Amino acid sequence: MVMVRERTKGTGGGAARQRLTVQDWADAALAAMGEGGLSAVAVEPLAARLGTTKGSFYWHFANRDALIEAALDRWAQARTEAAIAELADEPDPGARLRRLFLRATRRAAEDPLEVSLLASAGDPRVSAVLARVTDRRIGHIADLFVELGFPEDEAHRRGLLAYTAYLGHTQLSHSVPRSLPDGLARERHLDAVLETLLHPAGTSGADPDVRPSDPPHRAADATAERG
Amino acid sequence: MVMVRERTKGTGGGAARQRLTVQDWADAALAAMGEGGLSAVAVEPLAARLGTTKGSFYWHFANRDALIEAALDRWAQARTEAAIAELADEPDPGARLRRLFLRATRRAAEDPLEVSLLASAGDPRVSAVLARVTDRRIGHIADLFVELGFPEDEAHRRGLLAYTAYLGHTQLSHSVPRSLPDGLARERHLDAVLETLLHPAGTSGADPDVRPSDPPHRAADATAERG
DNA sequence: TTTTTACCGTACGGTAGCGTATGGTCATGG
DNA sequence: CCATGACCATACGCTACCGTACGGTAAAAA
Repeated sequence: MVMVRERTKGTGGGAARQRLTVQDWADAALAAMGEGGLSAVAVEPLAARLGTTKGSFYWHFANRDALIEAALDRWAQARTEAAIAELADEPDPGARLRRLFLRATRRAAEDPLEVSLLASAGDPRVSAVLARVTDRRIGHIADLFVELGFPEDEAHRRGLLAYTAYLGHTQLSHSVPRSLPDGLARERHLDAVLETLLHPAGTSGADPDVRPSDPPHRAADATAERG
Repeated sequence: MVMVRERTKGTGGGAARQRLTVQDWADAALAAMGEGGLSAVAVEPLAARLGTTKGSFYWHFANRDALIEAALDRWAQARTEAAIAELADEPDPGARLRRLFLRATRRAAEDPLEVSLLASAGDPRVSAVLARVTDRRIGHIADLFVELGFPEDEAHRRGLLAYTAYLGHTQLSHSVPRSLPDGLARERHLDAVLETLLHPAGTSGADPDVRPSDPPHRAADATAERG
C-alpha cells in the first residue's frame, strides 16, 4: 500500500511543506479500508495519518462519500489493469488458469482489501464496483474454460464454481487461516482442486448431452510460478 | 429473526410493561448485525427498536462487548444445533450432501447474518466463533466424503473445496446476486457442481495413488428437498 | 512586486453513541 | 402495609467524527 509520499521537492534541500493530491487521499482511504473496513475511512484519522488536517481534505473532496467513491474507482481500475497485464504472456490456457489461481490466492492471503470490500458489500457503492469486477472475472475464467474445450454453458458453470471457490478461499484465509493448507501444501491442494475442476463432465450428468468436445488437458505441469 | 416479544402477561388484560431478557437483547443484536454489520450493534438504537431504553440494557449487560459476545454465542449454538438436527434422518450420504447444500445456499441467500459475520471477521470475537463453526462444518462435510468412499485426505480436500465454494456462493448471493443462477437453474447448477465434486480423482493427479476405493455414487436422485 | 490561486490550519457547531448516576415503578414476601 | 429487590427511565458527561467558516501561506502569474 502506498504510504505517506515524499514531500514535494522544495526550494532546496529544506523540508518543504507536504502537498497532497486526490490520489494520495484515495490510496490512504484504501489502506485504511483494508485494515478497518469501510467505517475506518474517516476523514480526521486519515488526515492525522497523512500528517495533515481536514482543511486539506475538504479542499480535494466535497465530502467523505466522494472520497469513498474515488477510492473504489481506483481499486476497480487497478484490479482490472492488473488482471489484464499479469496474464497476457501465457499462451496455454491451463497454465493461465493455474497462474491466475496461484496469484489470486496468494495475493488474497496477503492483502486484506478484497475481503474488506466484500465485507462492506452492503453499501451500494461497494456492491456496484464489486458487481463490475465480479462479472469481469467470472467472464474471464469462463473464457479460459472455453479455451480448454468446454462448451459455453458448462464453461460458465465451472467458471462460476471456480470463482466461488476462490472467494470462499479468500474468505477463509482471513477469518480462519489455519483451516487452509499452507506453503507447499497450499500449492498441492490447489493443483488437486484444479484437477477436479478440469475433469470432464460425467456421462450421467444433469445435462447428459454436455461433454467437452476436446478432452481437456490437465493444468500445465507445475513449472514456473512457484510460491 | 425473533422480534419484539409479547408483553409479559400483566395483572389482568391490561397492557402491562414490557420486561426484557438477556436473550431478547441478544436476538435483537443478531438481527441488527444482519442488517448493518457489527457496527450496527449499538445500544441506543437497539433500545429504541425494542421499545425501551439504555437503562434496561445496562441492567442486563456490563457493556456493549458483553452483548456482542452473548449474541455470537447464541448464533454459534443455534447453528450447530440446526446443523445436527436437520440431517439426522437421512441415511444416504450423497442425499445428505445434496440436502445440506440446498438448505445452506437457500438459507444463505435469505439470511444476511452469516455474510455479515464473515464481514466482521476482523474482530477477534467474531473470528473465534467463526473458527469454531467453520471447523465443525468442514469436518462434517469431509466426513460425508469419507462415507462416500473417498480416502481421508482426499475427502478433506474435497470437503474444503466444497465449503469454500459454499462460502463464495454465499458471498456472491449478497454482493452480486444476479451472477448466480436462480430458482430451478440454481438447483441444476448445484447438481452439476456436486457432480464435479463427486467425480473420482483422475489418474494423473498430483497424488496419483489417491483414488476412491469405492466408485462414489452420484448425488442422490433429485427427489425430495425441492426449492 | 503585487496579485492571484492553490492549498492548508484552526476553530467552531452539530450528531451519534458509550457509559454512569440516580431516581422511579412494580411485584413479591414479610 | 411496608420493605426489598428486580427492572426501567432520564439526565448527564465524554469522545469521535462530520462538515463549515475563515484566515494563513507559498508559489506562480501578471
